[in-house]
Amino acid sequence: MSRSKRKITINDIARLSGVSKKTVSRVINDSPKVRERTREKVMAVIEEHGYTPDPQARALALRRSSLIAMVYDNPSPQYVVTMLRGILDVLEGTSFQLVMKPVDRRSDSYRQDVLRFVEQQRIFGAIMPPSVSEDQELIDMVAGAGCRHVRIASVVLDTPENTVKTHDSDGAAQAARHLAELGHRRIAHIRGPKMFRSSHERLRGFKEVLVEYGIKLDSKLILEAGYTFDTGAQRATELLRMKNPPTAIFTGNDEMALGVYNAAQKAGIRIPDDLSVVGFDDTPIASRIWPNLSTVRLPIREMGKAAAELLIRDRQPARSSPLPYVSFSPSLVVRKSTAPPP
Amino acid sequence: MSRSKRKITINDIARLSGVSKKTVSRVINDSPKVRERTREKVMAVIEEHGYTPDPQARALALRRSSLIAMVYDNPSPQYVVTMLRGILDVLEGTSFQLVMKPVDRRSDSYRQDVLRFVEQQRIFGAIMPPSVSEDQELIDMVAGAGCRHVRIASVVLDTPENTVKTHDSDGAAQAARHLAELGHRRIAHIRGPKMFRSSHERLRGFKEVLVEYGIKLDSKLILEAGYTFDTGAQRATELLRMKNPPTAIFTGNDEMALGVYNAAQKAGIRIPDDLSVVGFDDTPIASRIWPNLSTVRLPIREMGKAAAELLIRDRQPARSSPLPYVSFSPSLVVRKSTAPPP
DNA sequence: CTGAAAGCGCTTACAG
DNA sequence: CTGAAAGCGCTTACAG
Repeated sequence: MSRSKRKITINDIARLSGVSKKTVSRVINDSPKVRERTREKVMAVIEEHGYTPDPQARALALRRSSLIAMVYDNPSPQYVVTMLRGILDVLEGTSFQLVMKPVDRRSDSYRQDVLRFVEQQRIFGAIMPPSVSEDQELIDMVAGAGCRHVRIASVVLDTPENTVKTHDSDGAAQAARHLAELGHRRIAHIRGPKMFRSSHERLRGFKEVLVEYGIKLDSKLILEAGYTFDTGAQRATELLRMKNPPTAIFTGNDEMALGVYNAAQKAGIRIPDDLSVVGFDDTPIASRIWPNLSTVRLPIREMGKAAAELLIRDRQPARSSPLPYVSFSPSLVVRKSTAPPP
Repeated sequence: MSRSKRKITINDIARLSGVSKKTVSRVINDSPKVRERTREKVMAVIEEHGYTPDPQARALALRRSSLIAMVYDNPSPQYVVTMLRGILDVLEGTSFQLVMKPVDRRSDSYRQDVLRFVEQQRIFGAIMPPSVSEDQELIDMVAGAGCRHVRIASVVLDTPENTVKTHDSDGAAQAARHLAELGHRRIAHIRGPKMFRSSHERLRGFKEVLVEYGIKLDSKLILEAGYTFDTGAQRATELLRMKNPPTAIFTGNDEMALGVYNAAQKAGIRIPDDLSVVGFDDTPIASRIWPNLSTVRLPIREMGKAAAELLIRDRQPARSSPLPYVSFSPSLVVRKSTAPPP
């Protein structure tokens, strides 16, 4: 069995290629200080025997593992799994592995938990999607422990090498513009909780379009909800009961859009005939529900890839050209939930 | 910063408690061969200093990491994330960490990939949900590499210590019984692909209930689809076009049930008035779509916990009492998609 | 550009 | 029940 046949080590490679293990180590670690001929000779032996350095031994010597953590509190399974795939797309073939660390920001001990986790496992780096990425105190603790990080966020909170930015306001603007183009003038927005930066950004993009189309802002048409199905349904019910109800609703995420569907259903209001709806996220439900939901999509998998690449790339203090910010724009997916106003 | 204050090691604990490091090691590893007084003394020092053994160093010495892998090809994000939570529920507080290994069973190299992953990282154990759990060849390779495993499956494929069993047939029976009790006699079943064991089990439970209620089996009412939305919609369309169409459809999973919704919608057939539908899985969509889908729910999170517990428990060859199989039964969630036949 | 020695923080036979 | 020594497979100053 495989475990009984002794694993090949750096010593074997050193002996076989007639150099010291230190030189093999240098080759493995891409040290510039090794003669080209020597490097080639060692590489040949390494490849011939399919040698890969033992991650545990390296971790012990380097005092840092090859573990990348995804620290998240995002409640959407779709988001989590898609980002995970993106991260793994780039970790594949490297010696890095992905460990999952779901957290609950409402817990008092969560920062301590993460810190202990990062220290004990000597995590190489952490990737944080929203809303964990917005917790400056946590980031400071993690960085203080010598662990790298990359934050995915809708606003710039960090240096370029630690940031993947998403243009949420642009996505919201696309949604609002689509509605305005269809002729809607009374457009409501059910926004997410104020504690999430994304909800501000999406509101901001929405408002910009109103200005763009000369639509007067009616503050009664902007309601806050909790990014959940139930709160979305609640706010929608309120909107639909107004004496002068909106002809279109843009919600801060798909979950709330589904709540709008539910409220409309109960009120006997047809989508899109009587009411247009646009969501945000493009969750799987969007293309399953009837009528199919028009929504805004962020390239989650690509964002995961970008985050992983930033995290594991060489970080030379002597970088000459400053790194630009990596950013992603959402795209509007027009389906069947939008139509001209009645 | 934390990383600069030297981490406390086994040597510190040994010195502080006046014993050798070997004895500390014994205490850490729950060796029986240490005097009670000595153990207490050492434990006190350990707790006082919040010492935890370095996972990397242990891994190197033991030639095995404290990494648990979840190897999966299940396409449902909900399933994956929920099981992940269950696994983490029991890993929390231990030194084990969870690494994710999504695979594609259709790839030729996937078994080799997993094997290399398991060997290189010296994975402690792997948890495999369906359908990966049904791949005997993969399991043999993983076991041959000295890596433990626990399979989650709808049929018994392994010993009790390696198995978490689900009673899929029972869940299907509950669904069919619910329909029969409502008065349905022409009940169709859209089953999943033959290559999945679960699809056989669910079909089996379905058939048992027909016998139980003296309903003659009409083979034209049992169709195979691909566990997907589109194939479900396709089969449903065929069923609804029959001269004597079914009054109820039980599908092998929720995705296909949503396909049925879609087909019914297009055919102008109302759910549940004209057609009752029951799914399987209780995905988030089930309680978002209108009418809310009646479906069968497996306790995924509990299953994940059970799998993790089996995996990390002591495995004494000298076990006296044989371990019983750990198994889980699904429960029917009755919502709004079922009613008496028209 | 290359090597001998020491060290990372644990565990494992082997003695006693 | 307890300890001294060697080893797991790497990397890191330090020399040369």
